[in-house]
Amino acid sequence: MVPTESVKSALIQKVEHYLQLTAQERNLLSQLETSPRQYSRNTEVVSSGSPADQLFVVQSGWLISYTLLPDGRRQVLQIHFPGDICGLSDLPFAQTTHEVKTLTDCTLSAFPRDALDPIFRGSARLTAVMFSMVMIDQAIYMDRLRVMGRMNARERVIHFLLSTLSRLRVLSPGLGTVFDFPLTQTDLADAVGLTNVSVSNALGMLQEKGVLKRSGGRIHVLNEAYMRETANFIDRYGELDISWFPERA
Amino acid sequence: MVPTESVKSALIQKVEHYLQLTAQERNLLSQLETSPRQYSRNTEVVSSGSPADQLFVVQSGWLISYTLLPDGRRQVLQIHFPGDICGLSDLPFAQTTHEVKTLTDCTLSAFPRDALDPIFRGSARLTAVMFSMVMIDQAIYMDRLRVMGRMNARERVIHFLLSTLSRLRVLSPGLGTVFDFPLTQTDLADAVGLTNVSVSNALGMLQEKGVLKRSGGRIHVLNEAYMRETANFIDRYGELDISWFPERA
DNA sequence: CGACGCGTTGAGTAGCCTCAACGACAGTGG
DNA sequence: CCACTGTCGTTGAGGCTACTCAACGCGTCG
Repeated sequence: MVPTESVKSALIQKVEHYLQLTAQERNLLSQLETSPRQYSRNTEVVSSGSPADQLFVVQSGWLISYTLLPDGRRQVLQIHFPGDICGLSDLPFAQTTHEVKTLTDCTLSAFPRDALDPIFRGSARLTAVMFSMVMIDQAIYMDRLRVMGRMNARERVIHFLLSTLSRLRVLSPGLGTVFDFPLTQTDLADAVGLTNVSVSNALGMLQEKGVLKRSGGRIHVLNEAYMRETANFIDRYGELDISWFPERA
Repeated sequence: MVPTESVKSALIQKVEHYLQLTAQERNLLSQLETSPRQYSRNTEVVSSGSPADQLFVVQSGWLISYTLLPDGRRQVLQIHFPGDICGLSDLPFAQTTHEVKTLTDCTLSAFPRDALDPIFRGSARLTAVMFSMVMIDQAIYMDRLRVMGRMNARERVIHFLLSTLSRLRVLSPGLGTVFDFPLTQTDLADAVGLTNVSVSNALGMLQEKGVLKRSGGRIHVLNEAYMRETANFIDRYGELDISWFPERA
C-alpha cells in the first residue's frame, strides 16, 4: 500500500500540475504519503486545540475545516480536496486552531511536521514550489475576504461554486461543468457567511434564471461565463509563474 | 545606508522575535534589505496587474494593500508594518493581484523574487521560519474570514484594532495600550467589510462605553480584556512552535 | 479664504436574519 | 416491510442590522 514512484499519488499529481518533477523530487514528496488510512463520512479527523504534530495529505474524498465561535456560530475555512496538505496552516502552532471533518469517505496519509525538513534540505526547487502553492492558497483567502467583505448573497454563492470547480479541475483537467457537491446548504452558508435560508434562496434564484442546475448532490454549471462575470471570479490555479525558481538541484 | 550585521533591520528583528539567528542566517536575510528607498505618504507603490518581479521589505512606515471590484467597491487586504515582506502573496503569479499604497511616509527595500533562493538553499532553518511566518499570516487571514463571515460591526472593529495592536507589539514589545492609527475610517471599513458610517457609529459607541479613546490619529485601548472577550480575539503572534525545526546548519 | 478630506449624525431603506412550519428522503429498528 | 426519526431543503412572515443618501462641522492645505 506504500505508494511507489510508478503510482502517482494525489500530492505528486497536484505538484506536477505546476512543475515537472525529477525522480528524486518525487521520492522526497512520496515520503509524505506513507501509511494511508481510511476515514468514513462525517468523521472528525482533527479537533481544535489538539496537538498540531501531524499533517495529512488527502488521497481521496472531501473534508472541511472550520472554527466555532463561543456562541456556536461556525465559519467554514476551507474545503480540502485530494492532493491538498491539510494541517499546514497549523504548522507554526503547538495546538491546532480549527476542526477538520470528512464530508465523504476519505483516504488520508498522516505525516509529522519534521517530515518537511528533507524537502527543505533536499530540493530548493521543491521548496519554492511548495512555498508558491501556499501563496496561491493565500491569494485565495484574499479573494474570499473580498467576497465576504464586499459581495452580496448571490455573488458569494456563485464565487464559492466557481472556486470549487476550479480546484477540482486542477486534479481533473478534463472536468466539464458537472461536479459532485457533498456540502449541505448549511455548510455552504457557513463558508460564505450567510444562513442556509439565504443560500437556498440564492440557489433557487440561480436555477430559476437557468444559470445552474442541481440534482442529488451534484451541480451543473450552465452559464459559467455569466457566473464568472457576476462574481468577478479570478482563477488562481494554473497560473504559477516559475520563472524565478532555482535550477534543478 | 546598506544595513550591516550590527544594525538590526526590521526584518531581522521580526524574525529574531521568533528565533535566535546565526551570523550566517542574519547575513542571508540582510541580502533582502539592500537599497532602501523613501516613499512619501499616500503613494501607490504597486499597482494591480503590473509585473510581480519584486518584493519589498518594510523598514519603516505603514502601507495597505487592497483590491478593487469593477464597480469601485474596495477591500483592504492587509496592513503592512515594519519587518513585513510585502508582495509575498504575489510570489506565484506573473502579475500583481492587488494595489499597495503608503499610509505614512515609508522606507522600503526592494528585492527580486529569486533573491529568496539563497535562503532556501543556505538554511533549512531559515526556510522553516519563513514558512512558519507565512503560515501565521494565513492563520490571520482565516481569523479575519471568521470575523467577516460571522461577526457584527462592533465585533469586527474591535477585532481589527486588537489585531493591529498585536502586530505592533511584535516589533515593539514594550508597547502599551496607545498606538498611532493612520487609517481613515473608510480604510478601516474597507478592511472589515463595513461602511465608514458604521465604523463611525461603532467607534462612537465604544468610546461612549469607555472601552477606548481616540485623539488625533491615535487609539487608546482602555479595556483590552473586554475587547478580547467580545471579539473572541486570539493572538497569533508570539506563539511560534519551533520544536520541529531542523538543526542549525 | 475657499476647497477638500474626514468624521459625525439623522432619516429612510433593503438585504439578510430569525423563527417557524412543512415535505422529501435516508437510515434505523421493530 | 413499515412506522419512526432525524437531516435537509424550501417557503413565508416579520424584524433588525447595516446600507444609502444627505447635511453639516471641523481641520488642513493651497
